[in-house]
Amino acid sequence: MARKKDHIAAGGTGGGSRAVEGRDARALAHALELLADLSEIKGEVRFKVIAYRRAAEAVRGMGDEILETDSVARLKAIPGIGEAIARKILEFKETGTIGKLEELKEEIPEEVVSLLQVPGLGPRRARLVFEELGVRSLDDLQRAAEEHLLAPLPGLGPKVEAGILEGIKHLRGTAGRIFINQAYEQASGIVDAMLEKLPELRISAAGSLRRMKETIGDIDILAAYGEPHEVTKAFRSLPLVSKVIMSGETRSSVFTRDMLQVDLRVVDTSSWGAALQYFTGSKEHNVRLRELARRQGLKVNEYGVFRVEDDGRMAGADEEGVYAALGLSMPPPELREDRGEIEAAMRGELPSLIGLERIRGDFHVHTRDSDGYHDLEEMRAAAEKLGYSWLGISNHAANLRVARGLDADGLLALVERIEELNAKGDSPVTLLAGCELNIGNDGELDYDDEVLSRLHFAIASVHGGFGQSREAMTRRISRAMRNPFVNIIGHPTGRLIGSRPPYELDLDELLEVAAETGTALELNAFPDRLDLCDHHLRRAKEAGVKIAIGTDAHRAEHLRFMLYGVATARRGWLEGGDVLNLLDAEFLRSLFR
DNA sequence: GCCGTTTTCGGCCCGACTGTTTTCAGTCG
Repeated sequence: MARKKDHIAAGGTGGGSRAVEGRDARALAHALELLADLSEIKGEVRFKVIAYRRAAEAVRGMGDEILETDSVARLKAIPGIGEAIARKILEFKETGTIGKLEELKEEIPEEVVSLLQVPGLGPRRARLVFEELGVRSLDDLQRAAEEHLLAPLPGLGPKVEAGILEGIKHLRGTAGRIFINQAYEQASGIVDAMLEKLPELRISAAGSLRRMKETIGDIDILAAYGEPHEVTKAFRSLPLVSKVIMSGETRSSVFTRDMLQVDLRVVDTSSWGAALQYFTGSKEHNVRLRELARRQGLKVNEYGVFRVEDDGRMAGADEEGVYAALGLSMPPPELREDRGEIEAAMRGELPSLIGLERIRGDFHVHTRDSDGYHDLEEMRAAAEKLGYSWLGISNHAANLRVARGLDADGLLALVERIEELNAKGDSPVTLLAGCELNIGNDGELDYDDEVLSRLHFAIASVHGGFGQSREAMTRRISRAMRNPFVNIIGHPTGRLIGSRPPYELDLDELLEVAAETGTALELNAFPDRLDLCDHHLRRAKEAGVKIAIGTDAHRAEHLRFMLYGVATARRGWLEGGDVLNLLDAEFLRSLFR
């Protein structure tokens, strides 16, 4: 599950380390988060801290819409936001900051929050080292530890000091969070290696990986076996383990050689379901669930569901039973973020999410004809192996020279080849002749209408001019959407997870224009994009906008990224009717016409 | 600071592990 504070802003609707200025929802969420951190370090009652964090998450989920909300009463209607925070939000809207936050910053420098990243150092110790030693930054902390100034402090000692020093070094040696596909592959490798040693082992990935978050901080693995210490022993001796962080009866944590943390828990088979539920998280989801249990006179922990009065066990062997004991249907792991899934489960209204098995094709595929590696036939053969019935070929267009974009003649020749291949009828996969057009600085496209009319469909994406103002960018993409030949907007926010923030954009207006023009928005499934992200997808669904999943494959192997696209779609609560990839080629062609 | 199938006040999730401690605090997930 969630671990220490992340030091890169890779998750959520963010995506980079853009300085938080301005008065958008991201800045507000950041301010509330900072308020939570500083309050925690100050030693405020923990419920306040929790309240600020919940409010930050609620703001993230709503997006900029929240800043259009003008009254305390309407803000209070949002779960997690009450009187006091509503006023703070209005204050932020007015002044660009929150008075209470500014006061706290006077007391405890904002920098001190960075100390919370260090494993083994939480809010209490952060405050202690700041107040006693004046430590404000990681550098300060490292110096203090090296000079053995930490050990004499009350409650600390030589081991804590050494642990903190090691924590700092680890922090500097790791890239932080990794992409979902890297974590997925690593975890599969570990599971396979464990099964090789202990074939009877019951084992599953849990945590944020099972919830398929876009980035993963550490890998959580759950196992059940008759002899727990044998499992732990086998785990610690895996070749990829470089260091054992800790190892107890039921829990072990290690670092892999590439400095990724892997946590293993071993439970009894009778507690498998409860442990899997608990260990999958998220933390926020679990807290909500336990609150709910509490109100029913029940208690949930990793061993099962129990009656408080007599400790009688109601469930625990399987995960569905845990939820059933609380009167809930089971939310799929991807929904467990406390974003309304528990309330939906109470009402029996959980969405019927799409699954990989229902995907019939991929909209966004490059071939050797522009900057891809494999040719048309090779990509089609790979699609055939995945059981697809169609494949959208979307090579780069004329104006993207660096990606060997096709000129008009090249594009038309490719359309002809595609039609010839289709006419042969020797593959179950129909190729759809598309293109990934560039949206120019004023919304203009690469080809004239006559060329565009020859395509089966077209994606249009922003590939440059990222620095435009919010208004200009919104106008530019809206104009592209109003072109009748444009069916899909590619990677709509342009973010690259961990390296490039999304460009400035009024997503709500974009969704409006998309709904009005019937333009779909892409869910680009390439693991460093996942764009739109889960929050945005949910808003798109609410706006009635259709989603087209494309892997942006540049090699045949990349078609498998559809897995992460579908996972992100599920995290965005998307159902069958929301996603164009479930339709057949014939229907799509008539839709796009 | 939030919130209501027990409540408009008085609750607010739960357990494992470690280190510094003579019984517990801090951290983590």
